[in-house]
Amino acid sequence: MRQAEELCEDQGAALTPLRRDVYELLLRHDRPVGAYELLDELKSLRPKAAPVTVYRALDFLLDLGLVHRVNALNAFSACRGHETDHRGLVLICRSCKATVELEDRKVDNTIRRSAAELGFETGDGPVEVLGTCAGCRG
Amino acid sequence: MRQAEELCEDQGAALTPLRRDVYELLLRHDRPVGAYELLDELKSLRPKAAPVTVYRALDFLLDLGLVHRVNALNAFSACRGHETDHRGLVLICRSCKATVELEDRKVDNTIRRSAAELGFETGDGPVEVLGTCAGCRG
DNA sequence: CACTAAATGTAATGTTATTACATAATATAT
DNA sequence: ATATATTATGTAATAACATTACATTTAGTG
Repeated sequence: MRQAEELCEDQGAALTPLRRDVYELLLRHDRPVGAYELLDELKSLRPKAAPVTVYRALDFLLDLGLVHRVNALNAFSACRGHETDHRGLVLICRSCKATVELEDRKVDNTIRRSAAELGFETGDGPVEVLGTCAGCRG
Repeated sequence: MRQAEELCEDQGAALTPLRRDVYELLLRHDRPVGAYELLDELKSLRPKAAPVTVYRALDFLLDLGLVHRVNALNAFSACRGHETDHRGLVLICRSCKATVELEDRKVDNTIRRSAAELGFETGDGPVEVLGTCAGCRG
């Protein structure tokens, strides 16, 4: 949270109470959370909240890199660990939906180099890899 | 198409006219296509088609690996190139939605090894990487 | 042919995300 | 300090993506 505030300060971005609420809700989970699930939680704080309320707050947080969108799950997770760099992998368990973030220069560079050979410039944000976690394999 | 038929034969899977239609529609595009866009096209061949018609055909084709689901676009693309192995990368242009498939052992192995260190077993299907293609950067 | 399993038809509904426009709050310039 | 512009939020409706449930048809098997 502290870091988020500083980041907003630096960028001249307004971390309003609403946006802060959404971010804090997200921080309470250690897995990606769907927008409508987040909306349900937000409603207990702000009865007026509507889908667009959540999506707008998420867009703001995504732009800052405080939150990742996990395409494979249509869900969102607070970014952990690497506050300055979001270029690792995120491993997603197909079964339990848990995710692990992994910042690994080697993997990342390998991917980016291969992409570059085909003229692609890869953006920010981690690469999503679907798999099965240790727990769910047992 | 030839290859698809053989694959179905081998697996004892029934490539029915409907499934064939869907697959052929997909082959006409060189980019991922949404299910409802596909549905519109399918309707000109089969007026009775409904959303579930398309989704069922896609599920069948996905199981066989003839088609990939591109999570980042909520869309589907016919698999090109590596008919026996689907473990490369798919690069997706955020701007024009074009995709390029890239089978690269090195990248793939690097990703899988890193995942394995965290207890993750990665499944089939390519890893999606979002970026910007050469054309859209110009 | 009778039976079973697989595929498709049909309708409804669930889930995720966006658009459009109104209102309120905040920042900026005068 | 006040008017103006910009940014944020409220409110309603709808669009886009996907699944469930159940009926019917078609294809495979004894």
